[in-house]
Amino acid sequence: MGLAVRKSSALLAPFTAHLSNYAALGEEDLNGLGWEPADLQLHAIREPLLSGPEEVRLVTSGWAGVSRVLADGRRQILHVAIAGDIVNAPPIAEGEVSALTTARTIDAGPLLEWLRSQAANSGVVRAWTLAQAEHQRLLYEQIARLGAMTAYERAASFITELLARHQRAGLSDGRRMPWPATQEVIADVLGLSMVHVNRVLQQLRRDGMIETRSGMLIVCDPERLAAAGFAPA
Amino acid sequence: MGLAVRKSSALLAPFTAHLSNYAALGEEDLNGLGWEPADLQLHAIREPLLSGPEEVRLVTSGWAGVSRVLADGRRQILHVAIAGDIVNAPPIAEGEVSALTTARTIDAGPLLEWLRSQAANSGVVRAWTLAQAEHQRLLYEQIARLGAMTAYERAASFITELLARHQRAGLSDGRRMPWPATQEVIADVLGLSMVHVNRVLQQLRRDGMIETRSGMLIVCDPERLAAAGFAPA
DNA sequence: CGTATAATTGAGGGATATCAAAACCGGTGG
DNA sequence: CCACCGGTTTTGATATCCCTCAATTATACG
Repeated sequence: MGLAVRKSSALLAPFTAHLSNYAALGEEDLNGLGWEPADLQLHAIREPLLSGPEEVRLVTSGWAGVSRVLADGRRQILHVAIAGDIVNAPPIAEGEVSALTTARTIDAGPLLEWLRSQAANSGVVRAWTLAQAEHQRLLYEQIARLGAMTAYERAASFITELLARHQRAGLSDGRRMPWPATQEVIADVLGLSMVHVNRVLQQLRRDGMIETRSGMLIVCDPERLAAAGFAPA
Repeated sequence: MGLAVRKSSALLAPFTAHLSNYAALGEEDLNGLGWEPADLQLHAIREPLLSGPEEVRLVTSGWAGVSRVLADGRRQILHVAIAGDIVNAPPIAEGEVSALTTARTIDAGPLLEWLRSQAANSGVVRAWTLAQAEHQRLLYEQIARLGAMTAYERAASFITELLARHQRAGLSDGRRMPWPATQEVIADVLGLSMVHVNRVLQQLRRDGMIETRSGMLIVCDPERLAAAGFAPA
């Protein structure tokens, strides 16, 4: 059992780390989460993540995305899910959930089941509720980005947000984070063309804001990047 | 009591009509809603709608808006609330809830209180849950509009959405609806300049899609407008 | 009527898209 | 070890959608 538990913890670590930002998780909470991850899957890029409308999955590595594809092929990525995030079928017609990079997921059904069985005032449940509110905040933020910001500001804002999220999930020290996506994905997130994303990222590099190396992105000056992306203090 | 009840019903009608789209409301549900509207307020345009973070209000006429205002004054309206919608403080920094037109609201605290006291499997509660999901769908849709559509498509999409929402609230026959907003408001919703909104609306009129007269908007050909805005069938 | 607000029009510029090609890069087989 | 290969990044040139600025007309309201 020792090995199994250790493996399970590793897969769940981003999820529990994320939740622990919103409320203190009690001893019993953490024990409850020592559940055996089921149905570990490896998804190729662009592969649909969910096979049924009821399925829920927890991302353990890579990026998953909720997107809307218009009739003529234009794709808008509505939300990016990173390790520790749970994805489900969005309530939107013509919406789809797919792997934005090669990604790993596990079945989150039992996890949600267990969450629903917990007392409403327990630490995990309060944390989960706040995490939901945070998810809604991300959607609002995405609207503000696309509607009111320039390309440069959108990129700065998005990178700042992802950095904070990775840090909350215990996957960043506040300066470095995994960066598995192609510029085409970033383009579909930010509502820009691939070519323009390339130019904007170059500009951010020239401005000494970021560096990218071997699947990682380094934010040289988090403060300045946040300011460029209108991140509230 | 007769008068009071009649008055209350009128104010609550859009709300109950909206909910009844998602689940059949039982006899007891409707009785429960026969509650006396409190604290009816008239808001001038641009006036903040909420005085505290805990306040929740039900819009009974006009438009309310959740917006994010950037440091340099740019405003993005994240969500438009019409009659029958409940608004609360968004979980977003630098977010604000204000009247987009002159608007009337009542205190929705007692209403939500009452909702929470109802059985989880009752009609109203199921309807309310689905209404929440629908709200999230609207946010997704707004992201797709701003990120992937042209100005013309954004306008078509937004008008189509508002028409459907007014119809669900019992405030439209499927072709006509209240249209209280200035073009500046539309601009801040669609992420466009006021001037360009004007030109796009003119184009929609020239194309025989819409007409605007005395505070009402008439959609001449709902099908064609929906298609222009990529509304799923 | 006169005044303020909103809608409309025109001219010109800028941000971003599109198109096309070239350089790069990690893997794979000869 | 090298040549190739598909996918990704980068670059250049041109087009276009939409913005900004500024002025004019329409509309509502006292």
